[in-house]
Amino acid sequence: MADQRPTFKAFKKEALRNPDVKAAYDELAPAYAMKRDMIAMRKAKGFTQEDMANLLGTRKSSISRLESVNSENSPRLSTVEEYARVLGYRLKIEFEKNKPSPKIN
Amino acid sequence: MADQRPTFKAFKKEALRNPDVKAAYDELAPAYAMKRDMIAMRKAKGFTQEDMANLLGTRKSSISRLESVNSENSPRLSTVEEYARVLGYRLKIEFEKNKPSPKIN
DNA sequence: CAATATGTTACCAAATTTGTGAACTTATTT
DNA sequence: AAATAAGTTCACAAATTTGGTAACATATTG
Repeated sequence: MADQRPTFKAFKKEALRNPDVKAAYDELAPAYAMKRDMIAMRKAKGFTQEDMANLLGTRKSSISRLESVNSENSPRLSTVEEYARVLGYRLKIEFEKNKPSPKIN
Repeated sequence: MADQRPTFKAFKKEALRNPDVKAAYDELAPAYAMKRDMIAMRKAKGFTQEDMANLLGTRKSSISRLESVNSENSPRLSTVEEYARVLGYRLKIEFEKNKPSPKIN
């Protein structure tokens, strides 16, 4: 993938000019980022999904679903909190003001 | 409440020396802070719970429950996201490494 | 390549959250 | 003080998430 990095960035930038694409992206981006972080934290400890399942008293299939970006589930806050807790992290929830969308007219 | 502010701070500090109290506090503090922020954002716009209910297609009783610190519910991530969205905010979820508890021995 | 470990997906049951109306309490306005 | 607005709580139904098993897919190891 190394060779096409600039191409992909350009593609992404161009795609995001489409308001529908932008809306969908903004909606999903936070969840994507969160799951990316969760997986990174787990791997940093050398844990498998099954390790997490044991720590949390559940099954690896649940962990897979929780980490899956494709899953159409929106997990409970407490589910994410506990996942983080067994890895030695605590959840910090913040609210960021939206950037005002520049007027087109 | 003005007069007893220092007293309350001292009380809180003392209470948190109890490990059980501390554990309960750490577990609830993030949710408390989040709800406090949500209410503050809503009021900053001059919205009532019923206004929020209308914006979100639900009823004021649901909003009350969502904002309630007493509620034993852990809401879905998407519920908090949408609440924030109609107020012009987006959710930012971070994971903070726990401070290592100082060894007692 | 074979064997094993890890991760994914589908399905159903169980648990929990959310929608809703109603009765109630508390705060604000007239 | 009375009237209205705002917020709370309860109970139940509806919707969604989570637990669990199994079969499959993909990666890693021997």
